[in-house]
Amino acid sequence: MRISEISERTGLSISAIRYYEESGLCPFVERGADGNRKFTTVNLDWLVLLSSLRETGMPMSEMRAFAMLYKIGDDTAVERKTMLLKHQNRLEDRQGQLDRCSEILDRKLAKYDEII
Amino acid sequence: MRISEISERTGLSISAIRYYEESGLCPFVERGADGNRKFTTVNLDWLVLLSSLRETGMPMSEMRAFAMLYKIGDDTAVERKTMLLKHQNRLEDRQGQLDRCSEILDRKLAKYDEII
DNA sequence: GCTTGATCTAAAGTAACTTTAGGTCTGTAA
DNA sequence: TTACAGACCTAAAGTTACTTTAGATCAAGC
Repeated sequence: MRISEISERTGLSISAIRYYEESGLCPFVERGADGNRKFTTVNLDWLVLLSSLRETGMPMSEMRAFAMLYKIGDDTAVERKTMLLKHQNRLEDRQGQLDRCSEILDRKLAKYDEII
Repeated sequence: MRISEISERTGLSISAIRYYEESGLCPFVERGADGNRKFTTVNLDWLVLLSSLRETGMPMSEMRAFAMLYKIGDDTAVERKTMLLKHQNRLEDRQGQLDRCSEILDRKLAKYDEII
């Protein structure tokens, strides 16, 4: 696949994909004879995962570490699992932030309705 | 109140509070004879709100616009309400991101369990 | 009289991208 | 067959939202 197709399917911008690849977050991307990046479905799946992790607050440094382990292979499965479990905790934190903000907004909006 | 107390109560860092005030996101902060910022409970409440909005993805440009309207006064209540409603939509988007990521993680973790 | 701790400003640094500028290659319409 | 559009490329500068660093001020306590 070409980079534009990956962009459409992951929701990542073309420049973000290039940036991720240059930064070592997306290993195993090859080049065609024309010098253009050639993505496999494995690359696509990986970037779908990264995109979701990033959207929900995993820092790039952690994604890079995760990618390194992925590159090494199956031996690193336990470590990678640990990283994903850590991210699950982050999701819970974010959930809490959303809930608290939602409450604050409900109260504020009620007050605005009084004023208006 | 002093800036350190505001920091503790809002969860914002001291430098972030200064940055917000310099950038016009937090109007009506006065100075003591010593030149130090003096915060009222009104300032505190405002910063608690901003902190929650920021945490959940409202960009600074929008917070600045919101602060401008707040500064003008009650006449702008309708516009400010509209902005908060827009942010409620953002919360829903974020909720979707969290849910989708949570599903992806559950599936990934199950796969890791098979490998390990 | 001196150090400690809290504040201040101004400026440089950082993360995660985006935007811009300039270059290559391919396909197609004139 | 040339010329022009589109998709790709790299390198570098710009942007957002802060943090960190450096150096200055000032009140309080030993």
